[in-house]
Amino acid sequence: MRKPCCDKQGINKGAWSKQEDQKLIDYVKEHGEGCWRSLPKAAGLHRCGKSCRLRWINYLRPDIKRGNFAQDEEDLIIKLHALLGNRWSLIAGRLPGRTDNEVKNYWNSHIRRRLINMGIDPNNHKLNQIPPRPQPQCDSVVPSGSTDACKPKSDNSDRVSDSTSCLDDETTTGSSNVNLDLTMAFPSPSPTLVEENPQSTESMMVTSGQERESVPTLLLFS
DNA sequence: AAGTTTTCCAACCGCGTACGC
DNA sequence: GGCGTACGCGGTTGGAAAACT
Repeated sequence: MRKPCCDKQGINKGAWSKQEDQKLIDYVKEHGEGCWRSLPKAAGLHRCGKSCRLRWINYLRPDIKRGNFAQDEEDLIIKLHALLGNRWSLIAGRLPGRTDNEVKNYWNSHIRRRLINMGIDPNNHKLNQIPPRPQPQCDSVVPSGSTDACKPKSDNSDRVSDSTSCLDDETTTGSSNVNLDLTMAFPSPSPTLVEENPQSTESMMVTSGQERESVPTLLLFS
């Protein structure tokens, strides 16, 4: 049996207070990220290191982008999910300012349901043979953040070919700064393989110039 | 207005893996 | 190579807020 990451005695759980947040921010600003195990004691926090790490990564980090997902971010999530599956950290790595937790939550609460309503299996991104119960008022793509607004749409007959129908739509807007180019390249000589092994490709470069920690080698041709 | 249900998201839990000894 | 520890990840849960009846 694995030892718990921290003893449960005297350890706070649940929502973080403003004071706790500030302590964590101050500590990380001064000492940088890392050493999560020893951080709580050093920072004067009654939390386990794991909890501190999560709070920092998912909420307190200064570069976190909060708020609704843009349409092209959502498109990108769908495409990446089709490629990578539930590897949220990898997907989030392609969405600047988004965390894996946020992407995962957004997938589960918005995108997944919408795909199902569109008759697309969210697991394999293929059209189901027999679409689920028709919900004609809600299956259209609505802007992010308004998922629950089932506004009637005048003509939504071609639900599969709209912008979120993932794999079919390779030509995306590019109107924002989200990089939708999924082509990844090696820093040197022309790669030709397509593989998916994050462990072995730790230092791969991404064509966008973004430096992301661990990205599987993906070569996609649109 | 009050009670109930649903939605959403922050946080927790447990497992796999990297790393140091 | 084996073992223990710490970190990172994905799945799941709990509760607040919003929507509905």
